[in-house]
Amino acid sequence: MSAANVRNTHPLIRKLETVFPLSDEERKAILALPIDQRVIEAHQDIVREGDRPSRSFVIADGVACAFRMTGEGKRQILAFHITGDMPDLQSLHLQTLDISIGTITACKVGFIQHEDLQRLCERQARVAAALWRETLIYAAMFREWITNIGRRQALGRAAHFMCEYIVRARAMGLVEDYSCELPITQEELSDAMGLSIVHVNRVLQELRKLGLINLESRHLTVLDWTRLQEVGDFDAGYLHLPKTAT
Amino acid sequence: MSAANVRNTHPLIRKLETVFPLSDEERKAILALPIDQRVIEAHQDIVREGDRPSRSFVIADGVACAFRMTGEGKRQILAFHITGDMPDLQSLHLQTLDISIGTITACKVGFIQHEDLQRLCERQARVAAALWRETLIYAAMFREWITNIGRRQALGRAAHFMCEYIVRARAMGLVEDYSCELPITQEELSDAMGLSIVHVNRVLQELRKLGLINLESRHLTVLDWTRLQEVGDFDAGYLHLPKTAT
DNA sequence: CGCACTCTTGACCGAGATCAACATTCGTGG
DNA sequence: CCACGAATGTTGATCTCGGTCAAGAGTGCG
Repeated sequence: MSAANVRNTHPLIRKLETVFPLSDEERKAILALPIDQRVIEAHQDIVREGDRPSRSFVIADGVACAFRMTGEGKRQILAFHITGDMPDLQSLHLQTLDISIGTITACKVGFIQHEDLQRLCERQARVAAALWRETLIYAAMFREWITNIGRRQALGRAAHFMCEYIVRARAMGLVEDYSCELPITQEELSDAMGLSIVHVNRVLQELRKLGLINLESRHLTVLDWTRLQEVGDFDAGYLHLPKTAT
Repeated sequence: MSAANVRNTHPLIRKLETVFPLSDEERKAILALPIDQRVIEAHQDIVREGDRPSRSFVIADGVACAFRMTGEGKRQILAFHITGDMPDLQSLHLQTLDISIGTITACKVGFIQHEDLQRLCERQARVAAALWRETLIYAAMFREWITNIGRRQALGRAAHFMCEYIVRARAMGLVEDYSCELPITQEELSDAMGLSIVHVNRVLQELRKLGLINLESRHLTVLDWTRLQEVGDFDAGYLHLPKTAT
C-alpha cells in the first residue's frame, strides 16, 4: 500500500488491519458505523479532563496529544496521537475522562457514538478484542514512557522519543526512508519529556551533532537508526507491532 | 465488610464488586473458574518480560510490583499491585509481556488460564467490560504516574505516592483509620519514583517532619490527609473508584 | 512589514545524584 | 537466646544534570 492510497481507507480499518486481516463481515460492520467526521483546527481541545463523553473518536489525519495539568499549572503530555489512533477509547468504559486531548496540527477526526461501538463489540468479538488490545498498547506505551522519564537522562529520552514516534508513524504508512513529518514544537516536546524547553533544544542539537537525526522545519529524518536506538535504549517490542512492520 | 471476613472472599469477586454488584449468575461463573492457587515467596519474579503467558493471575494476598529494566541495568517500577489486582491481565490480548512482575512480600496468587478467562468474557459481557475497565484503570494510573515523575518535584511525588497507595488499599478494605501496611523498602520506592535511595530517604523525613505521615516498620499512617493531598497534588479521580469508596 | 511564536545561546543556580560512612533492624544458624 | 552478617535506613560532603532567567535570532503569518 502506498502512502497515497492509504489515506483513503477508513482509519479504523487501517489501524485494525495492522494487527490482523479483517473478514468481509467485520469490514462491513465497521464501514456501517455512523461516523461524524469533522476537521478541528490546530491547538484546540477535542475533549477535556472531567468530560463524560458519549462518543469516542478516531484520528483520520493530523497529530493530537493527550495531556494532564498539574496543580501548579504545569502540563504533562502523555502521548502524541497520529492517524488511526483512538486517544479516548477508554471513555467507552470509564465514564469520566482523566485526561484532555488537544490537537497539535489541524486534525480530521471521526466521532463514533459509544452505543454504536458497544454494539459492534458485542457482535464482532475479534473487533472487540482488537479494540481492547489497542487500549492495552497505549498502556504499554505509557509504561515505557514512565521508564523513559524515570530512569533515562535527557539525551536518551529524546532519542527514545524519536525512535518511538517514527516506528509508530511507519506502522501507519507515514514514513518514507526513515523520514516523516514531526509537527511538534520544542515546547510540546519538553512537556512530553519532562524537561525544560531550553534543555530540549540543547539535547536536540546534540542528537544532530552526533549525526543521529536531522530535524528541521517540522520534518524528522533518522540518519543512523542503529545508533539512535542504542542512544535511546529503544526496543520496539512494547509496541506489539506485527513482525512485518518492525 | 470487615477487613477480616473480606479476606475470605474470592479476590476477583471482591475486586469486581468494588465496581458494581455481581448477579448470581456472574458470581457463579467466576467461582467456577479453575484457579491454580499458590504462594510465592518474597522477591521472586512471577512472570518476566518476554514471557508469553498462557494464563493471567490475580493477587489474593501480598504486594507485588511491575517493573522494567533499562539497558544500563536500572530498574523502573511501574506499579505496586495489591490484593485483587491482576497485574498481567494484558497478556490476555498481548502475546509477549513487556514487563516483569515480581513479589515484594510473599504473595498468595491465583493463576487463571487465558482460555477460561476468554470463555468467561464471551458469556458474561459485563464481566468482560469490567476486566477491560480494570486494564483501563491501570493505564490511568500509569498516566498519573508519568505526570508525577515528569512534572512534580520529589516531595510532591512521594506525597502523591502515599495518597494513591492508601486510597487503593482502602478500596480493597486494607485500611483502618488512614493506616495500612506498606511493606515497601526505600530502594523500591526510589525505583518507582525515579529518585535515588538517598533522596527518597530525605523526602520521607521531610513528610514526617511536616507532620503529614508516620512511616515506620512497614506501617504507614496518614496524619493529615488534607495537607498530604495538597502537597502531593492528589485527586483520586483518575482511579475511577465508585463514589462510596472515595 | 510588524508582531507573535519558535528556536538558540549564555550565565548562573539548585534539586537531586553520587560517594562514603555509619546506624539500625532483622533473619538465621549456632 | 544470642551473635553475626546482610539488608535497610540515615547522615554529610560534594558534584552535576538540567532548570531558570534573560536576551537575541529566525520564521511565519495576518
